[in-house]
Amino acid sequence: MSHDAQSLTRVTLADVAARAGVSEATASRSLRGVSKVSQVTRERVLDAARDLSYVTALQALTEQAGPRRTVAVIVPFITRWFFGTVTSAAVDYMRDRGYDVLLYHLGNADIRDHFFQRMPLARKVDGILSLSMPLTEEHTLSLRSIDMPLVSVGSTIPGSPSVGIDEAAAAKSAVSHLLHLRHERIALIAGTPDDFWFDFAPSNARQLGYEQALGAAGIEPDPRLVVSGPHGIQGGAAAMAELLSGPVMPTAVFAEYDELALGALWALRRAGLRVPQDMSVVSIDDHEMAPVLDLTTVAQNVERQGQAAAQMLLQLLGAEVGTPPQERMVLPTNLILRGTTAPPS
Amino acid sequence: MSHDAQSLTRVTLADVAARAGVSEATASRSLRGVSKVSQVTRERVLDAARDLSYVTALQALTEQAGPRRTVAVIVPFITRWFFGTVTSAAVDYMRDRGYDVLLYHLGNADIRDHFFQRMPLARKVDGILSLSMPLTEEHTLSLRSIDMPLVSVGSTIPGSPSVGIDEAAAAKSAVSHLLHLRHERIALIAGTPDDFWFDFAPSNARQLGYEQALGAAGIEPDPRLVVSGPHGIQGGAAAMAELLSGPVMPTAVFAEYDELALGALWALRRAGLRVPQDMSVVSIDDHEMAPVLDLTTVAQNVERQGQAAAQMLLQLLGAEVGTPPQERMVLPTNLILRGTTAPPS
DNA sequence: CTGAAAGCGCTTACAG
DNA sequence: CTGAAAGCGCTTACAG
Repeated sequence: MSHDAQSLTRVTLADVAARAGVSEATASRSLRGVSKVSQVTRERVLDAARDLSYVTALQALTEQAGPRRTVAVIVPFITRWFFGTVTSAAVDYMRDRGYDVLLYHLGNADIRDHFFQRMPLARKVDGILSLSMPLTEEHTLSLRSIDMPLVSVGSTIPGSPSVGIDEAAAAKSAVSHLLHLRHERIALIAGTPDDFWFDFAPSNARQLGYEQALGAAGIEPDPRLVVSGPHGIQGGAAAMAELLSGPVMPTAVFAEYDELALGALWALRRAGLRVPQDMSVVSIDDHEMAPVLDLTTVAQNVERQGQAAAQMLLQLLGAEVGTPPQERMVLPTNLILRGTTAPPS
Repeated sequence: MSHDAQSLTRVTLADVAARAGVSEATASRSLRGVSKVSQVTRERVLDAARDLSYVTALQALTEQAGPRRTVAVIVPFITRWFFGTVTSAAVDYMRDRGYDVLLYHLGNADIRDHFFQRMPLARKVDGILSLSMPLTEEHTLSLRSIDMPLVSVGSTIPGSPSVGIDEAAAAKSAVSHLLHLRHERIALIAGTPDDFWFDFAPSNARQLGYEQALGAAGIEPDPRLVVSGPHGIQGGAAAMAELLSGPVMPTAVFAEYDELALGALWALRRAGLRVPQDMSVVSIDDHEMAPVLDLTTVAQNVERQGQAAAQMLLQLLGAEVGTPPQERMVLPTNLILRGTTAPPS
């Protein structure tokens, strides 16, 4: 097709002028809108330019020039402890090495869909840091299609390096602790998969770890002991309340992450139950409030994850020496024994 | 001076070539570094270009073009509740209106000094949102000198609109509540002015409100009842511990903000004191954890402050209809009575 | 309002 | 390795 030959070379002002049937001078004036051009002529030129998808040489060069030392950080929230901490660490790492950060705060599924459909990152950034984003298949494809250096925390994106913990192992170590204390009716409090967290990989892995730990101890997971609530402290409280009014009373609870556990502790106190005498509680994170409420938890180093991801991205960009891992960098976790767990009474 | 006449017109490639004593072609090749030029010639050209501070036409136009719908958000932390919440709200507001956000996370005095000395915002953003930044005189001057639309939350920058609460009044309402309950020995827990919070205006205003409320009730502020700890939950705990081992035992405590109060509650529990029977606690914020720990507090709407500031900035940029206030927009606060306050026993 | 022509600030074969 | 010259993709007085 003749259009193809044309599209190989750049579309120039002369092309637009020819198509509109005017001189280059008039075309230039119409496009720039500076001096007087008749309304009809201008529109003919504008139409021609649109048809040929004309961009000025300057625009082309500007776009080609691209960003100078800027990366995109995409993150679903910054107000939850894990997300704020990992974002803060990654952003500081970038800043200290002279990189600017464009923050994309993509809190729900609609916003994410819209973002990944448009992918407005093309010429704005040198690379992308995805911080614990719940990504659908389509989102991942869209991310990979722009073919830009990419590193993620939490979720894994095929072909890109990532950092995280072994989610299933962390969950297992929390539940094993309860099993060692001789608990048998161990409940799971999860965050409800919703608009925000649809199919969030770490969540699934932690639930799997819970089931595996029980299975290894010869305990059949009881679906009546698995509840979920909206994410956050209030959600943890709601889930705990559901357990307390349920058909089977557990002696211990494993919450998917600390904020759910904090909510559970709240609900237990309101119900007049003592922790750990009447109920043990354990989770994952080591949130800032965990020592305050004396919560036993599996600690992860979130700052370290943010820094490692930022470093890996700078390595991909050639701004820092070293080669990032091909696949996943797994950081250790460790169980911190505090006052919310004890043998069942 | 002859240099002046020269600096009025743009410096062109021909100027650089002339100064280096080579042809335009050679000058072009040296600057672009594409084809072969002798080492000495290239350096002569590079020197000439530097002397004349030559920028290519493209660079000039690119810089002139400036940012497209991008604002800078500067904030000291995002991991503390107030800051994360206000940042999140402002960033979402901007995103929903098609604006990108460059996040500058400036956590300590050195980093801030460095940032404001360089002020790397010139051609990158259309406007600046300063979210509860502790700013020195120099920082403020630097911000104003680049003459860019600017809105702040918390602190006030002369000549720019700002949003916030009446800090002194909020503190007064918290302390008055304790006075109404007939407390007389009311302690103040403040955050220590440090590297991070040197001369932080809201902090000063809250302490003033505390003194004014006591004064209005005819109570002389007792310096032995005023303590401070590092910012955050741990700091609040340390300050409470200091009070408990001090020369005068208070019957109630006003903490400058909720995270300090949460720490104080922690310290009280560890000391075996009951709240509110042995000690009342009140503060300002209505942090997510406040209902969980049943903390009486003066609530402020932080999301609203972030949104209002973002809206005002877009109005200054002409991207949204309406005229921002000349000076400060003051949002209301309200005392939320919960379980940490009661009459002294 | 419009075009022919000169000009601008580069870049790039071509020739040496 | 370098320069003279042609060329590129515009923009802008000038003339009508």
